[in-house]
Amino acid sequence: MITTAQLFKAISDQNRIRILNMLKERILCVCEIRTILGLANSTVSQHLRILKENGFIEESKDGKWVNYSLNIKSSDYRIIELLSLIPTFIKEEEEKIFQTDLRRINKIDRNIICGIS
Amino acid sequence: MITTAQLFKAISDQNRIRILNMLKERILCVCEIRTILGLANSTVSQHLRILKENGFIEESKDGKWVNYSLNIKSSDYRIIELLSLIPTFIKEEEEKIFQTDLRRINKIDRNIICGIS
DNA sequence: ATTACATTTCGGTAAATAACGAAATGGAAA
DNA sequence: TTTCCATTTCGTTATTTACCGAAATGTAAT
Repeated sequence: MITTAQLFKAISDQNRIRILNMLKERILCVCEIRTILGLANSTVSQHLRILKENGFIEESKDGKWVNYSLNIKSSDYRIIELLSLIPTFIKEEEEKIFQTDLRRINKIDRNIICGIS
Repeated sequence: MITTAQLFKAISDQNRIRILNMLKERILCVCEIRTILGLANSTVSQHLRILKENGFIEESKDGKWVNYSLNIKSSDYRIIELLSLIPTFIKEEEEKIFQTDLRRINKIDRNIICGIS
């Protein structure tokens, strides 16, 4: 059983919160997230592993792509609660970065972006 | 403004979750918490500083004692939400440690305990 | 089969965290 | 004012974290 403290630790990083915020908009692959966050592929992969291991997201492979999505069907009440809470918490923040992320997400195409930048 | 990630970081430690759980029962001083957690005074003081700086708890001095309590009057919606959520999350956990903490809290007297163990 | 490419794993590094004991602080009592 | 004592601050250490680039993995297309 994942402890409550551990659950909070999994979402105690700004980049992981941004990832969850973006995944609320739509399913994303590693390279799309990498493009928005400006991090190395390997770093994004690590963040996704942490979110997955703690039950916040799911992965589904589609050929060479790995698609990540929010685990909105989780049987863990705490996950459901936190996933629904985070968007309202973000709104409470003054930061514009989360809205910028969403705008950028809807403008990128993984087929163009990946492997280039 | 404290970011959402930062807020989660403040409660991403098992000992700080235990402190919040105990403070739900009643106001406590450093030495009482130290006794239950089995940590050094200075370590407990640090944990309390983090919880205070992030808005989860308040302190009020009473002579040589410093009393800590939950900041249930916070104007930050996120604090209110998290403080009410944590007890339900803990219940979801299998861990008995939180209930044991509460039982022990109600058996200790700061006047007897402090300075001895 | 070979190449191409998205992703993960590995090895390493710099910074952050949690812990301690010792020294400093500040209020209460002697 | 001197002493006592709860707490905080300081200095240090071991561990964890976030990050990167390079190498390994696995799938698709040539």
